[in-house]
Amino acid sequence: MSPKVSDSYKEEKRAAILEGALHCFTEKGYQATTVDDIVRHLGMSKGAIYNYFSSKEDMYIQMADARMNTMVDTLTEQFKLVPSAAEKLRHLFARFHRQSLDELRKWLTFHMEFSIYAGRRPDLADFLSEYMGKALALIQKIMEEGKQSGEFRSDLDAKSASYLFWAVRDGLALHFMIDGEEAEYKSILKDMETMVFRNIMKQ
Amino acid sequence: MSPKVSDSYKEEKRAAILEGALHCFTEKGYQATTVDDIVRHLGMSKGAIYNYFSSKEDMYIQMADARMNTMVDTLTEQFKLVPSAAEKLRHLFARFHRQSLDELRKWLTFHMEFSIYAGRRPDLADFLSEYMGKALALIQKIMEEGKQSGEFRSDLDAKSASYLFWAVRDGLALHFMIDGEEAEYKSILKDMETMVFRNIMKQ
Amino acid sequence: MSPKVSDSYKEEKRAAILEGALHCFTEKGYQATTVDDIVRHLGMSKGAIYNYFSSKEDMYIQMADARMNTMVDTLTEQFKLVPSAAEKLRHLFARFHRQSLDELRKWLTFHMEFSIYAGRRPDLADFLSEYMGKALALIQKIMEEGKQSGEFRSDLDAKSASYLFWAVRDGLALHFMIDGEEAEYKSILKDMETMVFRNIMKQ
Amino acid sequence: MSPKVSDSYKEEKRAAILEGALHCFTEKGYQATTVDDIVRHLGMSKGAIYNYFSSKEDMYIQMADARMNTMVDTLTEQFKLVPSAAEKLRHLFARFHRQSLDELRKWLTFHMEFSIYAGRRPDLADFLSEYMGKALALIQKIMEEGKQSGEFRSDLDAKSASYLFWAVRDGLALHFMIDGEEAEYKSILKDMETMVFRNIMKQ
DNA sequence: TATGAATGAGCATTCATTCAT
DNA sequence: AATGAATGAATGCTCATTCAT
Repeated sequence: MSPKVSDSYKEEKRAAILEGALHCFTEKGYQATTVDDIVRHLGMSKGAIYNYFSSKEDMYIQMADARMNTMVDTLTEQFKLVPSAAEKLRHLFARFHRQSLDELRKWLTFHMEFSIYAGRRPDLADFLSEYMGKALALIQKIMEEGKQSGEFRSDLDAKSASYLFWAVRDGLALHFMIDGEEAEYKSILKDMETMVFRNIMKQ
Repeated sequence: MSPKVSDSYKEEKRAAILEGALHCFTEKGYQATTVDDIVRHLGMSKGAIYNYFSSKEDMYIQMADARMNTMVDTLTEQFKLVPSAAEKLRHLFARFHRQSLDELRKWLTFHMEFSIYAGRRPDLADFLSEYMGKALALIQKIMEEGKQSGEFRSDLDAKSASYLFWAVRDGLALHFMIDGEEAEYKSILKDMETMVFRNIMKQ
Repeated sequence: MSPKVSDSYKEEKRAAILEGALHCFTEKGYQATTVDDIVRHLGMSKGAIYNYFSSKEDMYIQMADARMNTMVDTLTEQFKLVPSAAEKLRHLFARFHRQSLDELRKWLTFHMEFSIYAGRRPDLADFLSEYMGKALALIQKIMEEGKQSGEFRSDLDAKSASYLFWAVRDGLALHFMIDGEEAEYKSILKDMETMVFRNIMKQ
Repeated sequence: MSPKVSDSYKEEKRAAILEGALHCFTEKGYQATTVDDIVRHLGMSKGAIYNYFSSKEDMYIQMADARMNTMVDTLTEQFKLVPSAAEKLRHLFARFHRQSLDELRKWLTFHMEFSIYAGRRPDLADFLSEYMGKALALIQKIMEEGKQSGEFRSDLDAKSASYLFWAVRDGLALHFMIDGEEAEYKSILKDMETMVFRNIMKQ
């Protein structure tokens, strides 16, 4: 298997490596994961990885980039199909509800670890800021849409509300990161939804 | 032959080491900090550290333990002096306001990194859970106090509200971890306070 | 089924590879040059090279062999056209003069590096000795010719003089290998010529 | 063996490491020598070396620096004791005669390899140039002294003659680097001395 | 108790060579 | 004959921990 391999083959391999690396990074953390761990998990040779990525860090960054963009893009796409602002937020909460605590933990652990890592490297910080800005803008737009349509309070500060929206969601995940049961998490998530809507809806 | 003096000396030294290590861990992260970094920062010999701590990890854990307990104990102490439940929460928000974004970032970075680290070690996870339980209980008690005194909604779920309280606070910090300006942070913190109170107060 | 065409094609390709490899070896040195460097420089695939050479070392040796033999053969050829011994030496010095310092540096660097390399491998050492013997014999023959014709001192030790001839030439190049200007080099080359002739001519 | 070790101990250790490394570099060449080779030869742990040198290259450079300076300094010192210019040169040739071909080969191999290496790194090239300049100046001074005292030809170009002096010496070593017998080498060295003096002495 | 040189397993990365296509 | 992805041993360097002094 080797000469003039198709682009799609390479793309699949790239994706497979990222997936394997993600598994390891999630399990042990970025720094504690050795390239050997990844290679062993993938059942592939060490050198092969370097045909696709220039370094362990490169894998990490590209992985973070892909995950973040996918998330924002998916939401953006889905929101197009939902008419009202309130519905969009409900849709988002529904999504949160469908995601298992386990999945959430993995996502958040990865995301937090990467944030800490990026926070210490000015170049990566920019890239992370950009992503967070996008996620914020996504909600902010909904908030403004809701104000205009009269669904939300007219004196709502859209930006602030967006921050609070993500804050409350990520903060909740943070508190369930170590332990806590699925049922309890889901229950509080429901209350969180109530609180958020109480905060933005008219009256 | 002067155990008391010697003991206090040891205790001071221990604290000094922890402080120096905290500085380094905050700056570069736990894994990226070498014992040499700490030693260089402290102007002390490498071997000396091992007279006070059994390993780098030991320093990390004891440091986390001390920081967390101090935080909970301080709040517990302060709350004793504040009469009403709502006042207690206001007091807490005032504290948040006084803390600079920079300090908050350092604290959160350390805390998050430790949480991730501990989350991967069952033994440490217990210890972290215990701390988070204490922090939660601290607020939960206030929530219940407020319900009893009639300050807060009678149908408030105290536990859930406590989770949301911390979630919203930590989540906000999380979103300002990488960048964002002090003024904006403080403004959103104010809105957060409004949202929280809107959620728990009668009507 | 057209062996002749195919053979010449192969020969050309072989030569092209050697030329590309020479460029890289000269630029970065043998050990520091990777097969990828060569391949990149040539715009050819890695596997292809191994159809013409069995290893990186094989390329190196064949290259050295070719260069050295070419040099000796060329000189041998040219000397046939020059009648007297002294003229032959003058001809050689003229050649040295025409060669730019830059070219000389490249040649010497390659040659020296190969000598060091070969010096550590008994099998290659033999091959290198043989070449050096040929270069020496070339001059030695001239020296003897000059003695017989009466151009040179009759008590001249032909072999010793040949050694000195090459020594002085290579040594000079060695000293200009790192830096030094073309003009100065050429001037000293002139003095070198004077010294050499002063040493071998009658009186 | 470890705490507050004396400076002289450290210096000895440093020297021992350099000596061991020199042995390996001479045997196998700089690039082909692995840190493990050095460590094995020294019977010491790998990490220890990095307490004294920051990298394999650092060892190489410091070694070259020390060797070159020692050589120049020693000669400078010795020349002070010799009255006339011609005597100084004779002294130098006597030194050459005393040095065995084997020693010379080792020295030259090391020196040439380092020159090639340094020639490709602008920063090192400066350092090498400086050394070669010193060696040149050493002889140049003698040449001028000899002209002034009337020992040498008054129309001698001191600088050029110095270049030729070293050229002829290093070139000769170069030609005996691979093979050749001690006796022959010594004989040609004698002829070289004759040639050099014939070139610089009056008449 | 303090010191800091020594240890050596461990790590990310490189690279000559192979071989399926 | 050509391709280039795959291989995996090898390499320079790091670093938590130890221990003789």
